[in-house]
Amino acid sequence: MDETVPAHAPATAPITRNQVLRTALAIIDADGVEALSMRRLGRALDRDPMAVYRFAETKTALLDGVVELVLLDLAVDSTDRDWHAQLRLVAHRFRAIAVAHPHVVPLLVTRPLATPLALRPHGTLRPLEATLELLVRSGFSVVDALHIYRMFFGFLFGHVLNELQEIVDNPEETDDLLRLGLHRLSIKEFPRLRSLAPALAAYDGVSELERGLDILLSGLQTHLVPTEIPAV
Amino acid sequence: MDETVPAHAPATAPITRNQVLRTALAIIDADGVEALSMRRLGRALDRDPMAVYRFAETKTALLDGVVELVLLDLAVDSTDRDWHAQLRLVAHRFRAIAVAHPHVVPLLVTRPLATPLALRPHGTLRPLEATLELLVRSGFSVVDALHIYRMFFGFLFGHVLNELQEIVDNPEETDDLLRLGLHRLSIKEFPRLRSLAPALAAYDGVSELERGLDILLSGLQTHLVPTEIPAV
DNA sequence: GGTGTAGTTCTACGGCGTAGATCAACGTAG
DNA sequence: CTACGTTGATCTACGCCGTAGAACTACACC
Repeated sequence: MDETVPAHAPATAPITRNQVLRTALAIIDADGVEALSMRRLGRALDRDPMAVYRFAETKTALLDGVVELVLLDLAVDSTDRDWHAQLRLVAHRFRAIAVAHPHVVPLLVTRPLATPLALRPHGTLRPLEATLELLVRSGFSVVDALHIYRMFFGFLFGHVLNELQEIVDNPEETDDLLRLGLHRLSIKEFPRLRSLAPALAAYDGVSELERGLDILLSGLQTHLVPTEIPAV
Repeated sequence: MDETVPAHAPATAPITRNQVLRTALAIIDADGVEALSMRRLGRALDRDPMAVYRFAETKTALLDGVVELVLLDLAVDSTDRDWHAQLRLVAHRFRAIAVAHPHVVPLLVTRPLATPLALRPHGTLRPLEATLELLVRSGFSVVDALHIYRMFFGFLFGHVLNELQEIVDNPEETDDLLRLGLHRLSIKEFPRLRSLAPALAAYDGVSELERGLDILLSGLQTHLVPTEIPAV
């Protein structure tokens, strides 16, 4: 048996799709989506850039794969009897993903725009299916379930987009107005906005999310009620 | 006087920033964001690609400019005494913008992620300031106004992202399941989703938006009330 | 006419996604 | 044991990209 490795295979150990996606994710986490290139990914994997094409037919497919990867953490338990509680859980999981991978959020919200629903990676459709199932089991019609799903995920997308915009400009400065760079805005044009410096600086994602969920879920309660008694 | 134009200035007429942005928008509308390149924009303007840099310091600044341009259509009347009605109006305007320029939506929702609030183009901050003003005039505290603003625009972002995902795969086919390509999905894995073919095919953005507004605004009503009597 | 200046255009660099050619390794057949 | 076909990895090359910096033009003013 020959222990020498083929000279042309730099790192030798065979590679899996998951490693490729994880490495891509790491690059995105570190430097943003636009920093991810096939060449850089190849370098990070110690492989020829072209080798990546074995695992992703194209660059956009690679991006879809990354989205699929992070969505693996978004479990939805469709057997939960308390759909309010389950949706709250899902919301917090989704937020956690967004906070853990802020640079992936643009992909998360925009990749679906480029691909018709039915052609999307299965991993991204699974939360949808599971949520529908959850709601149907809770007594909603499938169509109502779809409406709730839409409102819910629409709200979630909106929330994480909002939250990730709250960026601290200059963490060394103690004055909120200065720290956020708001002093650049003319007082004539943006008086309200400037007066909000302390509130902007004190942004708390979790409680903001909770507040939104309260409003959304109570609103749903009054506008949509389960049509059947859920099976026990 | 010499009527001949300088040989090196292909189209001669001086150009404005607005024309540049409009042309960029046209390219994006036609072929998507990734189709917009400085070279192509230069070609469309009959100018050297480098000429564009007079109006936008960099490509991303150009994109921000395009966002600013489309947001010009998002008027917010902060003197409206009925804030519910005004927000409904704004929501419909925003949706109209998104539907008119679907390819701009990714920019609309993701550009703010890349720029701290205070450094954003003024045109994109104006709706924010005006909405705050509207709510404050309606008797809310500035901080509550901020919360409402966030919920409202979060909801709006989520809604348009949802709506634009509803793409008809194959408009010639009459069967919903086939038209949406849903038949590719295994019945075992995605039974609920498949059963929704007719509902998906019948998506109606306006009524979906209305429904969401009903829920959101009534939810706000019960969770946040104006602290002062609005001045009449 | 000469000179400064502001605006425009040219050239070039390093990087990109990926098609197609090339090449190495190995299972199988003779 | 050799020859070959096949499969996957690697190389090369093409046409694009954003934009820095050099080169050039045209005009205002002296």
